[in-house]
Order: sequence, then structure tokens, then C-alpha cells
Amino acid sequence: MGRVPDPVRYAEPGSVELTVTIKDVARDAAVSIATASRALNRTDLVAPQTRDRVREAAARLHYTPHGGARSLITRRTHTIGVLLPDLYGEFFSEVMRGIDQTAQRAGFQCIVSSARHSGPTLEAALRAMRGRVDGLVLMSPEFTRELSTRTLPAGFPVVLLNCPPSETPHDSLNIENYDGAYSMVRHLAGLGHHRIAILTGAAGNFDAAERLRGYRAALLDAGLPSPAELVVAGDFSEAAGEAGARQLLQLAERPTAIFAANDGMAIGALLALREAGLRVPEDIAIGGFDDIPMARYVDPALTSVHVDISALGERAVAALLSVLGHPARREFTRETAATTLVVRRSCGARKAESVPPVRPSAARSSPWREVV
Amino acid sequence: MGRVPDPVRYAEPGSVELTVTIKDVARDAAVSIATASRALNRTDLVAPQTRDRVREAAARLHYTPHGGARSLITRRTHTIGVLLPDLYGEFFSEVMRGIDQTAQRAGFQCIVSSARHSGPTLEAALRAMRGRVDGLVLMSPEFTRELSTRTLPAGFPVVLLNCPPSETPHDSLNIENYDGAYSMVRHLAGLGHHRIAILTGAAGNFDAAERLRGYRAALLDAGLPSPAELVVAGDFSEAAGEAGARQLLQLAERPTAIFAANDGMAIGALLALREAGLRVPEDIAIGGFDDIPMARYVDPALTSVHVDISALGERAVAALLSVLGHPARREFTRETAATTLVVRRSCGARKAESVPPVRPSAARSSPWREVV
DNA sequence: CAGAAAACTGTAAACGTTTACATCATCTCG
DNA sequence: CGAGATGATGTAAACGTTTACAGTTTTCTG
Repeated sequence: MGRVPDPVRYAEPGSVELTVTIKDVARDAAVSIATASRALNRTDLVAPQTRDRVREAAARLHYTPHGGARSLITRRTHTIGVLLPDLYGEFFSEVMRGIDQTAQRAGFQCIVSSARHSGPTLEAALRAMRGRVDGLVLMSPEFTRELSTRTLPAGFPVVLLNCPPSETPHDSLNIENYDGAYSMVRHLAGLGHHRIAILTGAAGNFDAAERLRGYRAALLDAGLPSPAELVVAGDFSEAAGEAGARQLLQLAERPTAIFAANDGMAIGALLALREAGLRVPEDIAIGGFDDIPMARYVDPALTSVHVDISALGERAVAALLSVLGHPARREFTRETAATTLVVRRSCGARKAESVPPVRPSAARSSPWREVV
Repeated sequence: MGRVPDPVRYAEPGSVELTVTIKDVARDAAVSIATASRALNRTDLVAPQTRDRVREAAARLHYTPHGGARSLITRRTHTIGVLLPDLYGEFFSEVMRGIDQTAQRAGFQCIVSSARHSGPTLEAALRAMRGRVDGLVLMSPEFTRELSTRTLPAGFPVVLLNCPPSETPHDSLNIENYDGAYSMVRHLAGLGHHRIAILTGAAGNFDAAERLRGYRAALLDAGLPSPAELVVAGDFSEAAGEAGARQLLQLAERPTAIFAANDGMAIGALLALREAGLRVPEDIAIGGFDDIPMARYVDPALTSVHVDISALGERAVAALLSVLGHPARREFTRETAATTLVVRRSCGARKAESVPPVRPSAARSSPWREVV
């Protein structure tokens, strides 16, 4: 086990030579490289017997076409770029899973890059991807239109995920943040809570802002006051949830319910409350947002606003692929992922049951609302 | 908001033209493309005044070099391929975070692809990456040597992450699975438990096998029996943990402690026990493995075998980059990531405290053990 | 059997870069 | 003043593919 391998460089028996090009295959099969190429791709243009000869040679030499070279001429990379604001936590991991899965199914690869995309970093990321990707899935709740037109090449296929809406000429995909938050807070109010606090997402974050807006609207509609002290700033991290909950507990009159703008913060809050010796939901109710897989498993199980997270990634890629298929098409779709309130123990509702969405009006069969 | 954008294709004012090549820049600056290239890269070979002219032109035209074309000639893609068995859960997401972060810091991109890598899929993934990546981080607990030599081009830079050890000529990086599991089970035994069950990882998975081995060894050393009924097969998923725990509860004589081979299963088990009305740790103790971030947050907080997960990704990339730097070097390093038992409430130890590792003998300053 | 069509294959250009080499001024120095 | 050095730039080849076009052979048709 601890043996030091032979430091001499050697090609293992039966192992694969590093740089065998189509030229080698052609030579080996005694044909021109054009024929070799054809034999390997458009199989119908070449005599069956040469085709087999070429293929056999390719297999024997372990030939693998050089993707970079190929895409240089075909102008297709079969790769999509994925720009995420972060990679931490279950939310992004789920989105990424949906993205990768869908891309792979369509024979595409993913180049992923995570960064809080302010102007220069975004531009750098884009530069690095030029010529390597056919299109982009860009998730950036801090994205602005100004940024968009300045850095995205016109006509470059991009799907905006969770970006603030703008008139930017791209497809976009958003979560029903406002409605989701609204229904959660309405639910809490319906349970008799009068002091409902919120742990918000980061300032400048679009999702965060929308959820806050939903919270405010629900309070207003329920006739509840909305004192500033009940709005505490967070950043979507567990730590922020922990800290935020602690802060709320120090209030002279503490809230009876907390709406955390995402599950991560809700879980952090749960910990803080537990450490403070408070029982959830008896002493204080908690609701989250996103319904990450872990929400089911924490104790008490977390009431949350369900979002089909991996489907978000799937849809984004699907939209992108559709653009790639019809590059001329210049109508932009705007999809919104519907949310559902899923009631578990943490909010203290008598029985856990799924509540109908805020506006059951539109009897939609799909959870996706298209606004063209 | 719901407005339908103008379907006519138009270049937005100030927006970026799609395909501006170095040729355009050269023409605009009235120089040859060679000079343009030099002006943009090796700035010293060109007169300052032309350099500025070229750069100004490039900026004005929003020129971005075509990565594919560039790497065709330079034979450098500044991209690494990442093959993961899966993307689900915090473990992979953390690894990925470490990978992406380190790669980005070194100016590298990541192409990620997740798949349970049996022979043909692995080969397909590799084919798709040929000519697009400079090297590979391959995480595949089901990897075999046979697969390696047959599909990996000889001399192609690869770092094996969590792969079964073999004489394959590549750097490799593993978790101290055996020791970690051993120390956990020893700890449980030390707390007085005599019937300690294990929820194992998937069959054929190297990490799973090693952890099972550690479990068995610890039981043996503690003089405890190891009845087959206490070994229940899982697959690292929460659902498996849930199901496994239920199965254990049906035993005539139920275990007093459960060691789950990863935190995901431990968390699933927690849920099952809770639903069965059992208290953790009073009625039954639980320990996990990996110490994913969430371990702190569940209730009771999870005793686990700590692994610096994102560091795993970091180290893998670091190793790969070092290979890329010295392609001729043909000694292969084998690193092992040390683990630490972190005691929290779920195991029922009186006070939560960090226990020394199994073999404190080697007073290592770094948690990384190098076996050359 | 001539001619046309079809089937197959080869030649060469193209994709967007980088870079070895050649060229041509301009300078330096004896 | 001329030779050599220096510095700036251009020409062209190369990277590994695909594919338009042209060429050659075979097959078909009347």
C-alpha cells in the first residue's frame, strides 16, 4: 500500500497514447483525413468497408476527437456555462443537480463558475467562457440590466435565473417569491400570531427583497402592525439565522413567529431557539422558504415554502437548449416557478396539511406560469 | 412587467457584437494580427504606442479571445474536468466548493460532470472532455484499476479522489475512513454500548467498505460481538438511513447505538427514531460520518467523524495543478485526509468535547498524511 | 456501349489563435 | 559611413478538426 511507484515514465501495457489525432487514424487506415472524419461522423458518406477499417483503426489507437478543435470549426461546443452566485448549501447544490442532469441528458457539458457577480468578476467569467460555451445560465440575484447590456454579447444565448426582472433581451426564470412569502405569512397570521418577525436575505438581493415585500403585504392585509424591530437583516446563511434569532429574543416583546427568508436561516434560528431553551413551535413558530430536502429532517420538521429547486435548474437548461435550437427566435420567455406552502410541525398548525396556493384562481396544471 | 419585448432582433445601443475576432482588432488598429496578438499578450514585444492603439481597439470592439482557438495552439485550456459520482447532498456540494474555489483562484475553470461511473459512462465522459481540459479530478469510490488503464490516456494528469487505492500511476487522495470509523465506534463502546449497529454505505463503494472495516475492528478490539443483524445495508442517502433505522427497531433486541456511515443516513435515522417515539441519545445513541455543516444544526446535534470536506476538493485541485506544472514528474503522491471525532449531543457523552484521534502517535502538524 | 448519374474519396480551405522566422528600419559604434 | 545590433512588425505555419468542392471510379440507363 505504501509502496512508492516506479518513478520512471512508462506507458502501461494496453494503456492509451496521449495525443492520437485523426491524422494518425487516417494514416493507419490508409485514407485521407477527410474520409476518416466522415467515417467517424457522417457514416453514410463512405463505403461500408472503409468505414469499418477507419473505425477499427480509431478504436485500436484509442482515438478521441479533440473537442476544442472540433468546436472551432463547427461552432458548437456542446457545453453550457453556469454562473452561480455561490456553491454553498443545499439550494445551489440542488439547482446544479437539475442543471447538470438536464444538460447531460441532452449531451451537453457544464462549465460552472461561482462568484458573487459584480461587474468586473462577471466580465472576467464571461471572458473566460468565450469560445468554450454555446450559452449561459446566469443566476445572479444582484444582476442589473446595466451590467447585462454592457457585458453580454448581443444575441448570445443566456437564460437568467433568479435575476431581477428587466427588459433585457433574454429568457428568464424566477421563483414566485412574493406569493410564496405572502402565503407563509398569511398562514402564520391565520394561526393567530400577531408579532411575526422576518429574517431577511442579503440587502440588494432580489429574491430577498421580493420575499420581504410578500411579508409586508401579508401583514398589511391581515391588519397586523409591522414594527421595524421585527425585520432583521440576514444573508441566507445558517449563521445569520442563528444570530438573527438571538437578536429577536432580546426584544422587550419577543415575536411569537419567525419567517426566515430561506430554510438555511430557519435552521440556524431553530438552533438558537433551542439553545435559548425555547420550544418550537410551542413557544415560538418558525417558517422557512425553499423547502430544501433537509427541511423534512430537522426537528421540528420545517414548515416551508416549497420550490421545486432542481426543476429550476432543469427548466433553465431546457430554455437555454431551446434557444440554442432556434438562434433566430427573438421572443423572450419569462417563466415563474410557482410555490406551495408545505406545513410541517415547526409552525404549530394543528395538522400538517398542504395549503392551497395564494391565488388558486388560475387552475394551472403546470406549476410554471408563462408570461411570454 | 408582463410586457412582451420587441420580437425584432436588434443590437442594443452600446451592446456587444457577437463575433469579433482578433482580425477585426488588427484591422481596426491597422496592424497585422500577429502584432495585435502580441500587443494583447506579451506586451513587451511591441511599441508602446501600437500596443495602446491595439488595446484601445480591442476594448472599443469588446474583443474577447476565443478560448477554444487559443487553447488549440497553446495546448492549455486552463480548465480542469471534475467527475463526481453524484451531485446530491452537502458532501458533494462542499467538495465542489473547495474544488471550484481553488481552481478559480489559480485562474482555472471547471467542467463538472456527475455520473455513477461505470466503464462506459466514464469513457463517454472522458471522451467529451478530451481537448477541453488540462487534467482531471476523478472521484469514484467504485473506480477500479482495470478501468483506469483502459480509459485514461497514459500520462494524462489525473487526481483520484476517494478512489480505491491501486497501483495506478496517478496522485490520489483519500479520507481516513478506517481510522475515523474505528474511533467513532470505540467512542460509542467506551460510553458503555454493547449493541452497536451500523448503517453501511452502498455495496461496492470503497469508502463504505473501509468504514465498515473500521467498525468491525473497533468492535473486535472492544471485545464486543458483531452479529450480522446489526449490519444493515444503506446507500448514503437520508432515505436509506430512515429505512435502516426502522429495520433495526424491529429487532427482538434492539441496538443501543447506531453508527451511520455518513451524516445523511444519520439524519435520516434521527427522523425514524423520532417518529418511533424514541429519544436520542437517551434511548439510543447515534453517530455519523463526514461532519457535514448540517450536523451541527440537527437536533440533537450530531456526533460525527469530522472531515474537512471542502479541503478535500482544495487539495485535489492543488495536487492536480502541481502535476500540470511539472508534467514530467512521475512520482505519485498519496495523501490521506485525517479525521477527528467531534462529539455532540447525539451520542450521549456527558460533555461535548473533541476527542484525540485514534493514533495520536504521529504528532502531525498538518491533518494531511503523505505516503509519497 | 456511350453518357450520365451515383458513389466514393481526396485536396484544400476554414475556424481563431500563437509564434518561429523573415523583413525592414533605425540605431550604435568603430 | 558601413556593419552589425536592436527593435518593431509582418508572413506564414501550426494546432485538430469539418466540409465545400473537385476528382475518380463505379453503376445505371437507354
